[in-house]
Amino acid sequence: MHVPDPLESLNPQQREAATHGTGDSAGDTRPLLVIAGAGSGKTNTLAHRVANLVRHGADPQRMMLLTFSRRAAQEMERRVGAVLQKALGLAGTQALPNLPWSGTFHGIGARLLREYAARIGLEENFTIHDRGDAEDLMGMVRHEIGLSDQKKRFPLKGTCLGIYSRVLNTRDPLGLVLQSVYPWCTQWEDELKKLFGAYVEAKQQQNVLDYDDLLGFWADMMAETTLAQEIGARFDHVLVDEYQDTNRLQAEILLGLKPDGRGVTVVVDDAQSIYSFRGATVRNILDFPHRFTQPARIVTLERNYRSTQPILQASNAVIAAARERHAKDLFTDKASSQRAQLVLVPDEAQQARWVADQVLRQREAGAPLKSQAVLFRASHHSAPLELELARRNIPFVKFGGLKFLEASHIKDLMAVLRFAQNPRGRMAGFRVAQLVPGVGAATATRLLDAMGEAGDPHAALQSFEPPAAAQEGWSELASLYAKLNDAELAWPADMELAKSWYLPVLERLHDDAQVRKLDVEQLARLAAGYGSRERFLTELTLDPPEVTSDQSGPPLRDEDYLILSTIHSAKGQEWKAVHVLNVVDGCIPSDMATGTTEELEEERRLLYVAMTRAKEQLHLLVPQRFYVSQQSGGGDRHVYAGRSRFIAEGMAKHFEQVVWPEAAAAPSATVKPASPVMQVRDRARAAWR
DNA sequence: TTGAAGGCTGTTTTT
DNA sequence: CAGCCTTCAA
Repeated sequence: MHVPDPLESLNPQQREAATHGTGDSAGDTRPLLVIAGAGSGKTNTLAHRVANLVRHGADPQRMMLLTFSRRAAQEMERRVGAVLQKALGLAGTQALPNLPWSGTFHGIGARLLREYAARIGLEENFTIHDRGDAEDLMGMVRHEIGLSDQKKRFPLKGTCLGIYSRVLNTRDPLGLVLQSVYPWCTQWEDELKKLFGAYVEAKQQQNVLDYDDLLGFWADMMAETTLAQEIGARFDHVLVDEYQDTNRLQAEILLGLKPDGRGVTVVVDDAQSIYSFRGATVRNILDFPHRFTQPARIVTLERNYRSTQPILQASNAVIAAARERHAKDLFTDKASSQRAQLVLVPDEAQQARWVADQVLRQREAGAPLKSQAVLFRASHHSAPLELELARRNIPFVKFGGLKFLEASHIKDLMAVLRFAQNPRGRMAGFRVAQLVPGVGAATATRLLDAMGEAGDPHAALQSFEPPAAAQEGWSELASLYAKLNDAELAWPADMELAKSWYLPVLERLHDDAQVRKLDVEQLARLAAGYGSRERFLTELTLDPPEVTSDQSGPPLRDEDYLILSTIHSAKGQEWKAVHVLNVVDGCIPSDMATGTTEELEEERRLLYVAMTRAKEQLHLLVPQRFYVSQQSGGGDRHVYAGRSRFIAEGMAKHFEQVVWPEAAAAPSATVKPASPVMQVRDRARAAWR
């Protein structure tokens, strides 16, 4: 059978990257650095590289594909699958060779740590704290060592965790981190050191790992030569997408896996580096060419396949003002007469109306809702738009922002299962115990202490004596755990047990139990898709369902819906039409991030990422007034916002200026605005809604 | 000791 | 405006 050569669809540079080390360049074992601009087909090139390696005999079981974010990992897996299918000439029904070692650094780290647990002094049944659990534990330790009642206010638990995490991920000393990122906390250095020591102690006693441990312990493991060699030898190829988002720890892991750089491929776009707040560092890119025992081969992809010429020019203009970057001149031959639009609207409410109008208009013109997206800097920026969309019955799905797993009822149910998995995990136990009526913090602590001291924590739970008032509820909980600990129990029966115990609790605790119940059912359905309780807990913590389900529930698969996304979550995606909300100083750049030049530069790249998501139409919205929240009685105090500083005066030629509504175009003291001051009819209608 | 009620603070992006 | 802490009644 003739199999079409999939490489034919690639341009010369892409083909160079895809075939490095095979065919003509067989024997070239240098690591490969692909510098790729936005929309230059980098994930596609990576996918072709994987397919090409497989065609040349590489074993997919011995390939590691890593990315920073979950969404990028999924996208990569999907694309690799599609290319492989074509490349290997498989029919649609034939199973693809799967890539078991493809995922995020954190996900793969968790797997390796569990596998090697016994050899590095971990217990194999460890559970993983998500951000919320980690913060709560930090808060608890903070309280226990008496830092919560200082005369001067001590940093909040979230801030403490942020500092701790940054120290770990950057490997910078605490003092330096405080000085450069948390200057208002420098006076607490000694206390923080003590706190972090106690926090680490608590994690170990409880047999839990947090996100940072997944990277940190993995990096430690790779620093141990014997283990590093053993693990490195299991993989012939290690490919990393979005390398610009990796931090120091991740670079160490990569170096430990493949010290000579043989089989290493990384793909980067420094102009899209937007995670330095998490410790991502450009040093990784700068150092890469000479980090390994042999220098890297560098391939640059500059041809853009995504956007039209005018959109690309506008984006290039924005990033050209950046302080320092690998100069890349992106070019395209997709001509268009339509420039990017800069849309001036009076305020956020009008912005929402304009976007909704525009979205519907483009749908009429043949662009399905799914091919359009609305992007914004911070999750809450979309609130007025969400209202407007709901009002007009326009279905949408929102990415980023509040997660399914952060809802308290979901946390409760997860805690029930996590406590069964790891009875020494106090955060889970503390939460579960207090769900029993009559049990509060004091009783819960007494329980956990008893379990901690006992040789058999489970027996201690069964024999625990609760206060008289809690007796009845307690025996139900105890019998639940007796069942959950039955070795015969086969997942997902655990979930059914937990759910039937929890539903009455939900009724008692929440007025809106009906809505929350839907989420609980949803979680229970999800459970069936995982092989075991451990896998379910691990993977859900590392890979939470990203979409926030509205009360109406997630839209059906075949239904059309608009995409709402934070810019961070939009990375790697593309849409025909893109609307960027609040392109205003204070939003982009966020007023939280104007402190240092580095922060400001990152905000600029963020806007660049947003703009380069657009294929054909790009609209940047600039609301001029922001109403000050927290005023009573519908006051109208407001502030005027200026267009984002990243769209400088000289860039005007790249944009078509639109002022809406038109009547407001020439605000003048003598001319009364033609737009109505209020809509009495809206009010009249609203009164009955 | 629990659990409800009232006051104060801080407010981004992701694993 | 939500989440956290303190206060207070039962």
